[in-house]
Amino acid sequence: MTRTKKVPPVAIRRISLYARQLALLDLNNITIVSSTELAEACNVNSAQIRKDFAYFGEFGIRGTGYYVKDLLSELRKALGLHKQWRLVLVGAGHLGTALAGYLVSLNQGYIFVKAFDRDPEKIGRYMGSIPIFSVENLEQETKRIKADIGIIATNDGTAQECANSLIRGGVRGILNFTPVKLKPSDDIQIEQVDFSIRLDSLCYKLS
Amino acid sequence: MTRTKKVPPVAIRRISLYARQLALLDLNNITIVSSTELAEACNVNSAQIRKDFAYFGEFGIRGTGYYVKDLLSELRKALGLHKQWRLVLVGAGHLGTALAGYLVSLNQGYIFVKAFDRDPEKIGRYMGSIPIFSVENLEQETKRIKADIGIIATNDGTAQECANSLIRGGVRGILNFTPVKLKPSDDIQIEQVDFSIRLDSLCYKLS
DNA sequence: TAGATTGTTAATCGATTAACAATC
DNA sequence: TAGATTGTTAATCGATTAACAATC
Repeated sequence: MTRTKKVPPVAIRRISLYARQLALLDLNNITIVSSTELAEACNVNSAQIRKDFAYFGEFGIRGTGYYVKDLLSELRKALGLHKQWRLVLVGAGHLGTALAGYLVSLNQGYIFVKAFDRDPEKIGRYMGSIPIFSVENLEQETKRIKADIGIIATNDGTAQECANSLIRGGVRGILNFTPVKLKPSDDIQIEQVDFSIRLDSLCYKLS
Repeated sequence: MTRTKKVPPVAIRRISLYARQLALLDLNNITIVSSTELAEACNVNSAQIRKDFAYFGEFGIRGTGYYVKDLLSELRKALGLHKQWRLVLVGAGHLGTALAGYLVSLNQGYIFVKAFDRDPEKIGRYMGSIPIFSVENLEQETKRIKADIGIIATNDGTAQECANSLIRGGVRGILNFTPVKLKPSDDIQIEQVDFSIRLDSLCYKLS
């Protein structure tokens, strides 16, 4: 993937959204879609869609539109989803269970290799097919299984310690579902998902 | 709250972030903070913080900074969090349980009044102190308890139907945790929280 | 007063979108 | 060719931030 211009983060998020809509269209055996139709489905401007695509190449046919399957495959490649990503889950509670279930069900390149928890009751058990280990072994196990990404879904305020272990264990990215703001670290990409901010925003709009 | 200029949605999200950091400072008995210090803690530019505040008023003391308690209270008022918000939860699975637990623990103005599920096993039970009802009664119960906001955390693809019931039941806002894109509706505010987009973004950055 | 930090302006930077030539 | 839709440009719009007067 050669990228000439820098792609804005918001464009990346939209491309992920387009990809999911395309997967839906494909499921319904729709073979061709125009930027206008896709824009409608995604609630965005059609010019924006075409511009977002243009960061990565020319995928359409003038006068016709886009082949759904081809476009989906190109966008997934653009996002790096053509590879398999090895994930570890830190925190095997309700949130972690929900996340793992959902992300695996997407059937994208995501595989959860191991889960970690501090609760002795859970250690040694499985969540679905994912074995649960002690969070004390997070660093060494992360290293051993060569995990790419760590997902933090703990609720005990230890997110920063978990992140440190993950980073020492060699992950290159962290998806953090706790409200703890992680210290930025060189060469480690961190994404923060924050529920309460979204609920607060909603309240603001209703006020 | 008189607002002269339109406040950009990104500013609102940051203000929610500031509020949470301030709550943390307050917990640590820190009474005064400067925009530079808060900026450091939130990973944003200090001028941006001051500009964000300016949408709502003048909360600081030149030469000194901001009183943590006062500022927090002002920001919470700006967001509309000084009122109590009555929430209903649709989907009492792992995700719903995690969300409800977390949002209640924040101890902001959020109260979960009722939860709904389609699973007969769950109906009639409680999640913590929140009673679980049949999703068939979603509309009427929402109406009866005068819920302000519905949180959708189902995983059976019925998000749009749930949203319809919520809207007919009189909620004014919906926080949607499913990947289903809800049809926009007049006078109803919808916020979409999308996990997989964030994970996809992370993969892109690692590629 | 001297030092510090706010509130605000103006400049910069970046993202969105209308419009249209290119082309299937 | 006629009709349609892409890819791209240029204009618009909005958000970020440096700089500094105001002021505690």
